[in-house]
Amino acid sequence: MPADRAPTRIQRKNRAAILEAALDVFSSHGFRGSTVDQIAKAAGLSKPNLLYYFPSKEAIFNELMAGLLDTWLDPLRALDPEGEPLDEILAYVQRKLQMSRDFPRESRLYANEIVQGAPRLHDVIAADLNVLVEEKAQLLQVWMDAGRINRAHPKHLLFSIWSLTQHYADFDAQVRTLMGDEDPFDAAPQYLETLYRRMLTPIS
Amino acid sequence: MPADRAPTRIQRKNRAAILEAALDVFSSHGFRGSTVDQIAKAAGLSKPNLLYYFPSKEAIFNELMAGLLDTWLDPLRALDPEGEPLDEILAYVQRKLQMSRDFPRESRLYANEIVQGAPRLHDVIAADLNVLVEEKAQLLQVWMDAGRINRAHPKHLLFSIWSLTQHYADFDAQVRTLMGDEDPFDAAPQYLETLYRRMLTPIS
DNA sequence: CGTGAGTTTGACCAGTTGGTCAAATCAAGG
DNA sequence: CCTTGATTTGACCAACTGGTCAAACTCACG
Repeated sequence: MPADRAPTRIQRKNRAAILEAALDVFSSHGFRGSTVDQIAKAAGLSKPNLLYYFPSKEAIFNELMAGLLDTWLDPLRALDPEGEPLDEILAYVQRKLQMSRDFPRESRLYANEIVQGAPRLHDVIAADLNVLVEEKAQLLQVWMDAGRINRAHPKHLLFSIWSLTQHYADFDAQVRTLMGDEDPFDAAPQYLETLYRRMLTPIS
Repeated sequence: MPADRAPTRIQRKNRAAILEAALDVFSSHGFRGSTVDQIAKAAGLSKPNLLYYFPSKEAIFNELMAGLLDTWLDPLRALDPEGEPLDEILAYVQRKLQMSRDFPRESRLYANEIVQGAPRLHDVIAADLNVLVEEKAQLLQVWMDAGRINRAHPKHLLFSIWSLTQHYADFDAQVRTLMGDEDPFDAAPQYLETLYRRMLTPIS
């Protein structure tokens, strides 16, 4: 285990390689389905060498998750109370969709955990996420009360955005099989834009 | 292994108990994360006894999946070309939502597999599901061309319905945490009805 | 109540897995 | 070049896992 000092060049490189490899392996086999050996090999290290940098399989997972969750919620944090409501929401949808395209492994890693009841995530969800969701749901409610977007259950609206955008990452295997040659991400932005525009444009 | 004759009373009872237990265990830990012992205990049997009824862990899983997929696609099959397009689609959405409420474990089992790249499902998806989706996507296209519902990418429309409805089962842990006391299924039907009505009602 | 098929189990096995450890190797500053 | 701390590794361990097997038990039926 590296000492408490500033990390050496090698430490930085190897820890990064391990986390990258772990993302790959964990996101495609889940926590239980992944082995330390798999991760080590993917990172180009031997198993004991990997365990020299991280004390345990779970430590790798936790560090990965902690780093992930922060960036995962950034798009929602960026929802601006001062902006034009419909534009803000549509932009949020596109940002989220973009993340599914650019970081599908992160999305699947998160999905894997939640589907299995979030045994290693309950605390974080109950704390950080809950606060953020309450805040943004209230913002949506204010916009609706002011007649600037159509009425809809604010939390269900947020759920639907997560669901629709992450679907393209989480169910990638299914989506690609059914779309054949067509790239799902060609039509998805247009489809979601239309959906939420029709859904939310105020009917005077 | 029971002989090839008609199953005895005990065989029927135990095989059913095993499949029920397996659904529970597989859906909350995934295939790799589940152990035969867990399933056996949940079914009230010893491990060797369980393996007397099924030749292997994978055999249990396969039988479970085969039985599941059929009923899973029934709601889509029921989409009636002769019906009123908007009503048909809205009814499909509600049927699918109902399944998420009544059979969340089945939904999660399926989700678990797809998220991990569907290693044990590729064939089925490529065959049965693909045919059904092509057929129904074409039906949607006909309805759109006739101006009976708004235009939208037919396959993305189907994906969105799956995504939004299954979300309540697959991400149950997250949804319930964020909804607090409120039952997600109270407002979900209304929310989805509104969403698809606004989205699809033809703008003359 | 006896008997043969159907059912159950304890003991066991080989392969895998997370993790340890002492010894070997390497890298950088003096 | 040599020392010292950082890095790497082969050998190893205990726990777990999927699966086997022969022996024991139970049940329905004549």
